[in-house]
Amino acid sequence: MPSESEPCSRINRLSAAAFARPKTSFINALYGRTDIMHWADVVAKELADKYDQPLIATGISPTGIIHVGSLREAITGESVRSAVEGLGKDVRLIYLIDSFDPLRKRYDFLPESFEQYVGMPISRIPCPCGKHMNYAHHFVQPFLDALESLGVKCDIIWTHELYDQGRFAECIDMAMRKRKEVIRILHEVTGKAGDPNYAPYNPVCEKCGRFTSPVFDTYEYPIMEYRCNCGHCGHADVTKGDGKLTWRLEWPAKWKIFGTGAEPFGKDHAAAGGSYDSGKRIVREIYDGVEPYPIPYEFVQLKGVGQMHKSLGSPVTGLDAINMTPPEILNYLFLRVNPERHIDYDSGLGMLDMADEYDRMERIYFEGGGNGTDENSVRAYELAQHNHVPGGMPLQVPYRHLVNVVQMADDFEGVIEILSRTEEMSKANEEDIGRLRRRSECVRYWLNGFAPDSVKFYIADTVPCVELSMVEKVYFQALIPKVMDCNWDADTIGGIVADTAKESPIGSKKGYQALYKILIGKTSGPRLGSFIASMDRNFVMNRLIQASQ
RNA sequence: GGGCCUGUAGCUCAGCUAGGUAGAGCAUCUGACUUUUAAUCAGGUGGUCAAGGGUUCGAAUCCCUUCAGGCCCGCCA
Repeated sequence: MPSESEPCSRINRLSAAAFARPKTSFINALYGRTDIMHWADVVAKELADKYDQPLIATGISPTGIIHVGSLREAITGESVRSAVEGLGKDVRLIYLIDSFDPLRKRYDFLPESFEQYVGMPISRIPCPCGKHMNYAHHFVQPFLDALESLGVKCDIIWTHELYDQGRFAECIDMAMRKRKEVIRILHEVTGKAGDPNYAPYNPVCEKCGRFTSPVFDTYEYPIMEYRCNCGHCGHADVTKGDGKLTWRLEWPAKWKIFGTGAEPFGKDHAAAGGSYDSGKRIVREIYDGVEPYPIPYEFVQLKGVGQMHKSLGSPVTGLDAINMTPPEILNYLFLRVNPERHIDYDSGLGMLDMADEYDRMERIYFEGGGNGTDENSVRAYELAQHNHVPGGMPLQVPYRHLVNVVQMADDFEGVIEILSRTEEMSKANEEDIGRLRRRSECVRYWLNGFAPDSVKFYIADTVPCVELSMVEKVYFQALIPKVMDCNWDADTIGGIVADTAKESPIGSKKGYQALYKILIGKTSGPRLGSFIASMDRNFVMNRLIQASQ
């Protein structure tokens, strides 16, 4: 067994005494399987065995802009929630918004006037845009929207309200009374010199509104005196929102208050001597509670940033990721690998691979045919639906194909129209259309900012600069009279193009390439019949005439 | 300085708990498909499992060392 100081080892080797993992053979026997379970099921099993009404906690500190990793945390929590739900348990996922955290500094994206708010709780700082209740609300709202679209089913809890309601009062009191012990624990866990003036609780100055330090000796529940740097002396009531616990003390206090059974958190907290280690001792020795099953996860890195953004020097933000990744695929992206594995979020061609893989898992789920190595991924697909797997095989439009179609159409109606030419769209139900619409929006966002040029095309105004052989010109000449007065529809054009190429010396394959060359300057492109049919006949005629000279 | 995670095919990753002939998908190549072309199907190529040592009849898997990448160590996930 690893030692207690390795909370970030593989989750299935976690050493927390209360969570000794059952033998896999036992789990497999239980499920009648011989393979290895998905990690979310492993955690779910632990929780279901230990709690009647398991509670999973997760959260965010919305002091600044959201990043992709925050989504990983939420999705990790939700996947465990739905896995526990699948075991028939009454399970709850709470989402704690750390709205009472102080603003640590004036970030670059904030106007200079926000300098005055540094050190104040973000629930009491005005909204930068004026449309939200406060600073915290402003930054967390897009994220809450994302949770909604990702299908994360959680109860939103604002930390500043918990303080207002006095929910932390008991823990604050215990932390203050056992302050010396707290300092000793922090010293032992972090290995750093104990600070005798360490304050587990910081009151908010009623005059300047900033967090400050308390006067220890005069503390008598529930009143704490403080002397603020601004010169003001006052009293804080720990049963009201007059101050907050420091992070190392606040986290375990939340475990105690909610009886948290499991919680995903970034590996920063999981480091030896980090806040999970100290929290584990504080919740037991100070608050008389129990620590949750830890689900440490690795960070998400960004990769393959599109050229357009790279040249502008702007990175992929969490909102970009939400906007360019269909929600079900983003869920899947985080569930297909173990939490301790870092993920390269690929905003380039990897996006297409991921979408294709998701669709493939969907087919295996409904139609079978997968092999052993797919099993974990199929379960990830299932979990990505949060227990709402479609009743039957949904309509699938290959993602790469959609990338072409979106570029040919002006809007979503156009996408449907183009797809209808080759796909029986009438059998699509409301959910199919909804998903298709969402995917089309994502594709468009992706094309606009992140897609590599190789997948983009546009119809050149004039003949592109390409070498044209005699054979190709002969082919164009043969096409001109046929295209001049034929029916202008995809099938007819497709037939003409194919037949003419076959009859001409150029042959089928080269014929297609020649046409793509003069239309979009590449040797491949969208399915040619419908592609040409979507253009104006005179335009096509002129192009052929010019190119054949 | 201390610690964690990762390293398996060109790419993304399974496989490691319980040692037993190296696996998928994508990409690539080949061949089919007489409405054919970025939407189908079949097959093939491709790995010194980061490197070295140890334990073992047998190691991608367990142990040790090294290298590389990422990250944490009183609040960025």
